[in-house]
Amino acid sequence: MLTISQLATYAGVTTRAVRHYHQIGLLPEPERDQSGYRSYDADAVVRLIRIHALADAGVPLARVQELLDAGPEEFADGVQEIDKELRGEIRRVQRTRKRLARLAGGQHLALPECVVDYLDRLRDLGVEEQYIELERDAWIMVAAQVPDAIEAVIARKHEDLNDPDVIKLYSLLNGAVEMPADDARIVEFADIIERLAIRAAAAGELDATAFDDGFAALLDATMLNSSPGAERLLAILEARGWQGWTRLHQVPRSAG
Amino acid sequence: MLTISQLATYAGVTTRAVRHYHQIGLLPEPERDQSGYRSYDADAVVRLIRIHALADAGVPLARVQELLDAGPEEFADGVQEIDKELRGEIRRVQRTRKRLARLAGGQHLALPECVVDYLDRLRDLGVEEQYIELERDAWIMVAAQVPDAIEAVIARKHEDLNDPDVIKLYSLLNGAVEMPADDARIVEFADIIERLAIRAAAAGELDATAFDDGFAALLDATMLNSSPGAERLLAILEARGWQGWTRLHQVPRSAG
DNA sequence: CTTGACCTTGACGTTGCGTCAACGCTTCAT
DNA sequence: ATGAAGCGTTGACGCAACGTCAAGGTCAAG
Repeated sequence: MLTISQLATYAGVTTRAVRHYHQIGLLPEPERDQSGYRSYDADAVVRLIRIHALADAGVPLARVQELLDAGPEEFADGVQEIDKELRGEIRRVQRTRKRLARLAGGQHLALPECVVDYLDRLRDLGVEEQYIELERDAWIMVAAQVPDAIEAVIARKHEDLNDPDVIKLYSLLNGAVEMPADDARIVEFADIIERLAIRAAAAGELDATAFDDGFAALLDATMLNSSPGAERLLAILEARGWQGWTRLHQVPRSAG
Repeated sequence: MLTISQLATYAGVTTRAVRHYHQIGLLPEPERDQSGYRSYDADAVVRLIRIHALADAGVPLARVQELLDAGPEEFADGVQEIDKELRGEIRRVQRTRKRLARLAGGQHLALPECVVDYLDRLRDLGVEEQYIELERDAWIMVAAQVPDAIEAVIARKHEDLNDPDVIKLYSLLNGAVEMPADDARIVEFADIIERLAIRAAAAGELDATAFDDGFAALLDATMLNSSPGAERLLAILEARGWQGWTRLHQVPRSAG
């Protein structure tokens, strides 16, 4: 007859695990010897090894209970199901690994590849790092918000970069983050942005991305906080009949 | 400014998770508005999305803390390490899947393939199911005890089955489990076993498998409990100068 | 003014044990 | 015989990462 620690080592588990299995009724309590010690036989070893095999596979103990006490068919079914879950688990971990791989190089945490590429293109255009970090943070939020649409959105952005006005805008951007509200260049920004917006409106490209209102407001607020000059820029645009930022649009001019 | 549930939905987590991250200091507590509500900005969204990305990869929150607050190199190193762990995890799950696959068909839980094959061979020899179950349970214990040696042990067993005496022994085995202690066939068993043991001793094959003493005793006890006739069989062998079962060996005959 | 949907803190539940604590039994060397 | 290991016993708290009430305060709408 075996003591609890002998039983445990033969089955490759700890004594604490054995007592836990007793507590939850997974392994029946054995007889005690005259001094109150639990006394096990080979059957207990076999059952414990079986429990360990299933638990080791990640099967919840409650389910181990069911499986071991069930008939062969239910057992086979249950094992099938567990196998399906394990396949899903592997796929999940592999997806995670891909995300981690993209992120291992730099600080591109939580950013899809296409966004990283886009930011690299901005960098190549000579845009300063400070501004790129702002864009990056915004894209992190956008990617989290509409993960399925992010590729399309970025593709549009790449197209936008074919426009000379856009290129010019970005080329003027150096120093923009620290730009004070009275900097003369802000009017220049407003001019370019207005031209772009008018062309976009003409092409009917205004509501391509369907963010919910709150999220658009969040992006707007982020832009506002990003630079001392931002508020001024928006004010200028508003004076010219524009509203918003993430969804920049013309306000119907009311009489008065 | 965002409420906690807006923050949470933008980052794809629950409000409970956000508060938990506050508790453990992973996400700084934001300002409160006049009514005591937490009020978040876009930075919180970005940090929370990052936290979620890592936590979702299975990174412990304590480690998420370190990573996010560390420099780019430590960050990259940490991510590398996590990736290594994930690779290990995938391998582990795949091994588990194989074990489960073997086990899905029947009740071969916790048995290596070779043992299953060996038991099938016994079945083919006409050995009754009742005895095979006894063997199976014993092999479960042996496989758990010496997982690396099990293949070799089974190989030896397969060789043993080339011996006509062994074949004969197994062919006589039907009904053996229920055999009463006074059954005449038990003497026959003892005869065959003794012949086999003598030949094995002559070939110097006695201590091929190195079980520890307690484990051998466990197997002996299991055999003893398996059948009413078992005790008689061992008694006969003992009377002829043999001892043990799992490690059957001759006792040096002392004078007297 | 009520209703419902938010927010707050506090605290217990979950899973599978690890890890003391405080005590009894056995055994071995002294 | 005695004391110190080294087993065993029960009981209870700890961990990770939140889920899920509970008991209230707040806010927007009808």
